[in-house]
Amino acid sequence: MIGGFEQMVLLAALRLEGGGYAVTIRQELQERAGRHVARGALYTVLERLESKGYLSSRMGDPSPERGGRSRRYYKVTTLGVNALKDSKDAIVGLWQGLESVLGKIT
Amino acid sequence: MIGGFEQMVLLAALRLEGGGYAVTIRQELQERAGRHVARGALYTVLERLESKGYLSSRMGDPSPERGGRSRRYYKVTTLGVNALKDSKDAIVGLWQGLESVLGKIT
DNA sequence: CCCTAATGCCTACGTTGTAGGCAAAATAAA
DNA sequence: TTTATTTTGCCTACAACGTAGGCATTAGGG
Repeated sequence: MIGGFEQMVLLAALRLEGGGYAVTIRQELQERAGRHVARGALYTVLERLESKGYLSSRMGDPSPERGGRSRRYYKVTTLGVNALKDSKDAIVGLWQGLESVLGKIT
Repeated sequence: MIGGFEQMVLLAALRLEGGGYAVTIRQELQERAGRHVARGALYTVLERLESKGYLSSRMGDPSPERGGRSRRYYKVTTLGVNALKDSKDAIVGLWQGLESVLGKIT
């Protein structure tokens, strides 16, 4: 089973379609999910996701900018996509029909 | 921030509208999310959610069945509902528009 | 060359996830 | 009334995930 934060990282990487690396993935999380993550934290998660086979990575060429060190680009694997589907199905099953109950309490 | 599994437990409890206890919540998780959980594991999570203020509990009267020990019923608090809303917003933001990308890969 | 900027990675620890087994409480059976 | 069986709650221990600070590496600018 995939963790909640891993799921988010995977989704961010998926949206960037193989062209994302740590910095852009981090931005994605910040902007789309309003979630702040320390840089180091993200690298740890990316590494774990790759070791589980949900992500694959490749080193790019250095970019012609100041401090433009080579970036590690991440791509979601088929296994990763399936994991995302599963976790989505699980959460959707639990949410189904709950909007009304939510309103009843709020 | 609330964890992924805690979120599921909270949703199961929410659906049962205060009339759920460990056994029924566990069934809910199994049936709606296809998620098997050991009994002990669930009690731990319920306890943690209550200590964080996302759940409140009350002991019921014994039921007139064989082994009908008193049950601890759980109810999602306002704080819990808000936590659910937040986590939903975060994940929805990341999923938005991704169904097409998902299909492109599959 | 030294400085600064961008990125990757190591290390350590707090939090959440998971389950096995024991204990208690209640009825059924003997 | 004693013993067995069932249902449920809870304790304990460990694995996995979440989180961040700081160091290292590589690149261009002065």
